[in-house]
Amino acid sequence: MPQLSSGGGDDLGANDEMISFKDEGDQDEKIQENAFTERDLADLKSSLVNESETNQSPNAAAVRRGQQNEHRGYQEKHREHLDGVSKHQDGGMYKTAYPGYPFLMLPDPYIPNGSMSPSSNKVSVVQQSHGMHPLTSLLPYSNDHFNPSPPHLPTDMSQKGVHRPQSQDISGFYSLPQGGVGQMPPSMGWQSQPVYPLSSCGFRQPYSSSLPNSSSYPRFSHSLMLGPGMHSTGIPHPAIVPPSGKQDHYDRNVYAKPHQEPKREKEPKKPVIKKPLNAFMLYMKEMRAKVIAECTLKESAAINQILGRRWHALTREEQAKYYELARKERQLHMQLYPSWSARDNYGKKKRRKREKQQDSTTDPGSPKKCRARFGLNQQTDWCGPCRRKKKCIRYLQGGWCASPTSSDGSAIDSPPSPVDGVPPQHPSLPSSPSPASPSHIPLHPKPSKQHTPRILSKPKTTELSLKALIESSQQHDNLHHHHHDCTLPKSH
DNA sequence: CAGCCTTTGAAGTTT
DNA sequence: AAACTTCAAAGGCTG
Repeated sequence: MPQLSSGGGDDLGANDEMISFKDEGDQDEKIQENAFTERDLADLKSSLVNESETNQSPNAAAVRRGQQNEHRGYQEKHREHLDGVSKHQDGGMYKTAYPGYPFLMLPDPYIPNGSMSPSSNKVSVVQQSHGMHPLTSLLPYSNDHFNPSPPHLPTDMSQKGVHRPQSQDISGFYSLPQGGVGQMPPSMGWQSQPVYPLSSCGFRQPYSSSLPNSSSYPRFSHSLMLGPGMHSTGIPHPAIVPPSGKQDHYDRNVYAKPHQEPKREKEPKKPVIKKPLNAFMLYMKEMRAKVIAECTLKESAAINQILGRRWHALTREEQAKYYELARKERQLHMQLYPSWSARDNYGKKKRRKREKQQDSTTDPGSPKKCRARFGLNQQTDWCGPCRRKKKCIRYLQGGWCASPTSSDGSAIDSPPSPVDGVPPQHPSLPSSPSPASPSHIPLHPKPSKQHTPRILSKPKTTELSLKALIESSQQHDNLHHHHHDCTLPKSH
């Protein structure tokens, strides 16, 4: 794995991540017996990024950026084209259900022996109706779609693309069956046993079972599957979703349900190309159902908290496979939508948070603002007792820089806390040491949205219900003597 | 019914 | 360049 040994020295700021990772108490043993070092994973992380960006011929990124100028127009065109295609190709094939192909085998040229580790490392990415996985979406791709190059792609796509053997067009790279999915062997078919079984993937079943009968899927009729989820090449892709709202809404209401003739016949909506999933998102997708089953939770917010903890509890190899998957996701996404930019989707979700933050006069803001507020020297003074110049840890906790110190070491009084003089606590930094899990306390918890100042005047009902759910989940766990980690960080 | 919650990571924008 | 913001998924919940 060239990335691991690249030694590029590019940490990509993984330090914070690694710190928090390292501080996961239940990781200690794993860390010791792990062949990877933290540095290794950091290198891997950075290399995963680097490869897709630097390894591609010079210009994948540049091309993408270069296209930004004309991007809007292009995208409009592109989407119009999609719409057109959709109209043309709407043979009614896709309308019943999303033509998802849940499993994809990922031979990995970047990993010794073609995999990150034994069988368990061969991750099959599952994508069901509400979000077919981009990689899985490759399954329906016939070679025609990529050879020599998709119509929408620059002819030199392969050159600007990933630095890989040229034979490594996507179909080859992902071991697509010759002749496309139409001739896909049963073993790779819908709901069939994936070639790369996941040792602990508990969600495949639920996801699969939740899918409509395979007979309703135009599994292999890719030429007829053009629609809102279709790429202009005719390649179905989960990243393309109609802009009619959330994807999940769309999936539930359109793809997942057998009857939407009326809706479907309405105005052809311009599909939205969604961001490729990152490693954690892939992990969540895979493990969600398992957590739901184990913890008898349904609320995603609670589940995500658990998953976040479990993510940190993963070994480096385990995480690495998701980073690798995510890297491939990005590569594929980039190949499919060379002109796409994450910016395209900016502003599509409205942010009330932004409004909240704007009127929050107690927000210490950036370390720079924080220092300014305390009259500290921007260059030489530390913001807060954390002694970090980059980011005040107290700010991360959502509070003020209590007792910031100036360069001469003198303490500076902090302004009043936003809420009753009590700065919000970082969930990972309990006010009193928890004897149960002191080692879980990260020295420098990774910045997280929840750490930003929040208006806590009154517990939200959602929080209450969340807590209730979590508690009931924990009770359930205790009751059944499960050893699943369904506990959540004590928050607020 | 849009948006929130909640997580991490990638990639965007702002300072 | 660092800091900050937005969006990916998910589904229950809220206003």
